[in-house]
Amino acid sequence: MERKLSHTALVILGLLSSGTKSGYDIKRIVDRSTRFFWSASYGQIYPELRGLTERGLVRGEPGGQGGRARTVHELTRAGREALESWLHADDEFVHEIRDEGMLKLFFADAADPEARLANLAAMRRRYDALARRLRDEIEPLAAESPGAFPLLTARFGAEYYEWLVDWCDRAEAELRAASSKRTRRARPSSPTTLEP
Amino acid sequence: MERKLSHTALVILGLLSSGTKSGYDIKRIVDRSTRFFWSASYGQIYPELRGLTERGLVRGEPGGQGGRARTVHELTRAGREALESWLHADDEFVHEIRDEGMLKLFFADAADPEARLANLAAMRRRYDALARRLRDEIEPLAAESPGAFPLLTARFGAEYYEWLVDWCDRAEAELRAASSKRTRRARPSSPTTLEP
DNA sequence: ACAGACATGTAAGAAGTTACATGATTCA
DNA sequence: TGAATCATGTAACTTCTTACATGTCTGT
Repeated sequence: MERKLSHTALVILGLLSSGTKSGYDIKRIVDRSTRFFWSASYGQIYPELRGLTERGLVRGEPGGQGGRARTVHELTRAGREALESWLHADDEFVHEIRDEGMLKLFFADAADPEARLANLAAMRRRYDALARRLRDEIEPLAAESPGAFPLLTARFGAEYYEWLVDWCDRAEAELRAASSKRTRRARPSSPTTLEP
Repeated sequence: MERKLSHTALVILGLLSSGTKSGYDIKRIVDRSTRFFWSASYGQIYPELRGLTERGLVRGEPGGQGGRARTVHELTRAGREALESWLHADDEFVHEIRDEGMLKLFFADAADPEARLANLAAMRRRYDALARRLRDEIEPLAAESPGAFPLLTARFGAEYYEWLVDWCDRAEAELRAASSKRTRRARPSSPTTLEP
């Protein structure tokens, strides 16, 4: 192990640990699974696959059915060892979130009230779409895959986005309550006259 | 508005919207607030501040107390407009997560049971530390800042990480239950003899 | 005198996205 | 025949991190 492996490399090793795959396969699987906590593009996958091959962690052979050009990759012994070494290390690990909606919400004091609600609604839509996708498409897919952990993480994803949708609902209620309070104060024509 | 602004640029504009700040100030504030859904390093902040100045969205002047070198930046009219235009647009927004712990969990079928639990424990520790930090340090800080939204997002962060901690606990219980079931089956010396 | 916070910045490179180019095969 | 999917790849670019260099001021 000369140099530290990139996370993309680790994703590749991880996916290859359950059978040989092409770069195309890897991209397809990533988009239906790890994407929710680690994504990868072709621009990373293919060069990384080459790098891993040069380092002897992966072996590729022309293969697949039909005359269609295809290179299937499999882990070498060293590759499996590298994967396991990562899996068993307990270094500080990367955890980061980038959420432009949340960022807008943070600065929402500089925005109009309607824009705040619109942003929150857009966030809710996004999270809800992800929750549905995970529940309806990714979970059944993970349930069929070998091993228990893809399913565990897919279920995590679904619950997670459902929680976020719920948070958006609560935040929206709070925003509406705050703004109606302000409106009531601004318009003395409301039944404030009932007060003693 | 010639070219699209980077998110770092938007963070800077957002922070400057509530008063003039130096690059150092911006970094310090980011690390105590937006960091949890959008981070930035000096290597981005200073060059971006220069770029924004060149584009006329920000104005910097040598300032501050004492002889200490310091450049305070403020929004120009165009800068405020750019910020508001972003805040009011409803383009598709960036939402991504990178969580190495979750990634390890996804591939945990290739790891030892102890490593799985260790990883889950490390995740829990991390989320718990973030939850505490947000509750005890960031929330009080946000409560003092002008405007309601920094506080709203800080409370979100705290609840969010508390939810994650809870998820880790549930996942751990599940893992332990599954492994003890397997252990019981693997060792017929258990009081299986009681069965009819 | 020295540690630690304040303050600004850059250089190198890693990581990642986007858009494009290319071509085979399958199926309607 | 033409659209969709399979399949591989690269070039150019942006973004971001890391590590370093430099110096001031404050408090002990």
